[in-house]
This record gives sequence, C-alpha cells and structure tokens, in this order.
Amino acid sequence: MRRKKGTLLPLETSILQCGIDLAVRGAPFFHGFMIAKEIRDREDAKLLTAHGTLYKALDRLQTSGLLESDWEDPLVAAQEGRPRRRFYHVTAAGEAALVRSLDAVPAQASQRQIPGMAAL
Amino acid sequence: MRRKKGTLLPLETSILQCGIDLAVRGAPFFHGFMIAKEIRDREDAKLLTAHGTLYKALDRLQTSGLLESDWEDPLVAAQEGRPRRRFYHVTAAGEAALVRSLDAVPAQASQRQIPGMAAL
DNA sequence: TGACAAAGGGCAGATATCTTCCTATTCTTT
DNA sequence: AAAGAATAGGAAGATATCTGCCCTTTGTCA
Repeated sequence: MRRKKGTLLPLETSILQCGIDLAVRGAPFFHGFMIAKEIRDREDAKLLTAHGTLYKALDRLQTSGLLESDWEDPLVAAQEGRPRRRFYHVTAAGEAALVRSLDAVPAQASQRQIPGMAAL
Repeated sequence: MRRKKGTLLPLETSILQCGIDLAVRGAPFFHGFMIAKEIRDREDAKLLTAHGTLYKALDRLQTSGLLESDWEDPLVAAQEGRPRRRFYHVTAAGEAALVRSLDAVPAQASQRQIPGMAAL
C-alpha cells in the first residue's frame, strides 16, 4: 500500500519487536516460521494469515537494512530431518527504525487504549 | 487393506514400473515427488491423490526390500535452494516382484491391451 | 480534489518429506 | 457365514521457504 518513506507497516513493526524480544530472552536469531508462530500467539494474530505475506515482509526489511540473515548449516537441518532455516537478526538500523516508528504513532496507541479502558 | 502376502497393490506396481522405466531411460534414481508427477501424468492418475499415500507406499516397498534409498547430499539441495530429496532405486527383488505381480494378473493386462490396440 | 501508479496483502501453488488420525476394506479365523 | 484384526487410503497438517498473480489501498502529483 505505498507507504511514506521511512515508515513501518504494522506487520513489519511486529517482526522487529518480536526479533528484539527474542534477542532479549536469549535467542539472538529467529527464522520465519518461528516469527509466524510468535506473531500468531500474540494479539497481532490478524496481521498474518498467509505465509507469503511474512516472507515478503522479511525480504523488504532485509533489503532496507533493518534485518540481516544467514542460512542455517544445511548439514544441521539434514540431521534434524527438516528443511533448512534462514536465521534473521535485527540490525542497529532496525532497532532505530522500530523506536522511531513507535514514537511516530502515539495517536494510534492512545486511540486503542480508550476502547480498551471502556471494556474494563 | 490387508493383502495376500507377496502381492503388490496397484500403486506399488506403478511405482516399481515407473522406477524401472526411468532406469531404462537413463535415470538410475528417482524421488517421491518425481514419481508423483510421473504417476499423475500416466493413466494411473487416480491411484494417487494425497502425497502421504505415496510416501507410505515407498516406505512399505523399502521395508520389504523392493526399494532402497539414499538421501541426497544436503549441500547439493541447499545450493539448488530446495528441500533435499530421497533417492530410491528398484532392487533385484523389486524387479522380480513386479514381474511376478504382472504375471499373476494377466487378465487385467490383456484387458488393458485390447483398448490400447483399438486406439491405434 | 481527482486520477494514476506503486506497493502491500491474500490466495494459491511449487518444492520435498513425513506423521497422525480416522475411515473403509479385506483377510483370516472360528 | 459372521466377527475380529490388520492394513491401506484419504484428509489434514507440520516443517520451511519462496514465487506469481491479482486485487486493493494509499501516496503523490498534477
């Protein structure tokens, strides 16, 4: 949907957030499938229906330098009897972009908060 | 469906037949996906709807010694950017079993041959 | 403000193998 | 012949990534 340059889409924000959360919890890398589960388990569930959507978002983030990736050693994947994974990590630019994006939309955050309060 | 010992199911016959045909045509190995296409392109199309069915049949044939398999080098698969394959080949026992099975149901064979001739 | 173009989202499917669960069929035994 | 056991088949989904097509939405420019 053609965004303003330097802006993040909700799905992209979620990916970066998840990536940083996982890093904090001691997992320095994540792969697409892992993120897909993570996002589906969170409240962001509606952001992700098809897998193609996620992998496309990962590609975009990598192209714009907010993520970097390395392929898993194929021997390890083979030993564990599954397709090999692609490991991503959030770059410094990615962290910065996330902070910027969270700062930039305080209006949306408070708009969501009001109905939330009312529900209590 | 519980078969008489030493009997082959139609799908199993097709697999062995395909394997031997491919070997004659210069492809000494085949993998599940390849056979799936081969079978779907042939008149045996109705023998194979779900992939699980095929992989189970391959397992049975291997367990009974009619097929043998080796895993593809994971590095090759990785380089070509796809999941690794499992390469099967028909054993001598497999060829023998196929011949036996084709002999055992000559009625079906001739029934198929007559329409084939008529088509010419 | 209206129109166009660019980009994102969903659906579908390719690639490859395997597992689990349930149903249907057939074989064998009594 | 009927009952029970064993097994095959189908559907679905797990595992993991990626591509192409089409539709929709939105940003930007005139």
